[in-house]
Amino acid sequence: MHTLEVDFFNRSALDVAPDLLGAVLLCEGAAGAVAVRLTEVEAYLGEADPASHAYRGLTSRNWPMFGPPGHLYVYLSHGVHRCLNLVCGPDGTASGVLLRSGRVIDGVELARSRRPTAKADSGLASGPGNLGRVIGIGIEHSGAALAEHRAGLSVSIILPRERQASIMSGPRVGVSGEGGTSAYPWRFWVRDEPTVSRYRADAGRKAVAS
DNA sequence: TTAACGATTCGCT
DNA sequence: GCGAATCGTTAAA
Repeated sequence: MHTLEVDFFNRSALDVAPDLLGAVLLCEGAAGAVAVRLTEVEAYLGEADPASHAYRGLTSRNWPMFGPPGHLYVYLSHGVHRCLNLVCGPDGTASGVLLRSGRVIDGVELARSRRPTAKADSGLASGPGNLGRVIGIGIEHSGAALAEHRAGLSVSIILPRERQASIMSGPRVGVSGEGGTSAYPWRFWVRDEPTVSRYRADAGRKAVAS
């Protein structure tokens, strides 16, 4: 990992999240490489954020979030879906950005083989569980650094030159309780991108240009 | 040791 | 649009 990337992630997740849109996630493994251009992300602010996994402090699952920026935090949702976060902020704080969706721009064939039920290519990496699946990530990669080779896979990122046009923001998805569903507009996505997840439709969701 | 709950997905209506 | 599947993680007993 380069110092440029460490600096990029050593900020508030709220600043990092929109800047990540347009970045390319490059995942290289024995089976081949898959590249995904990010189109949808969510910020989680750690111990101060009721919706964050880090809200109740350090556990055996969320420990990477408390570590240095630019590392991976992978968790299992509903026991099966592997979701990838990029840790933000200085070592000791627990914020991060959940990578929710992206467009597969390289390695489409490999991605399709990992998602045989996907219909359109735009849906290959739509939704955090699906994104984790097409890049072949697993729980064993939680805690690894960007560009670190681990368990036959390395995940690196190519940062965008400039901020994407047409960034939208709105409530986070699937989070409940106080600070949950509609409390904060900490979900960011690229407008008019078909790869952005729909999750129970966008009904009633307020979108704001960002 | 046990019970409850998801930072979700997919299929069916 | 709705509801079930599904199992690791967490917190409580």
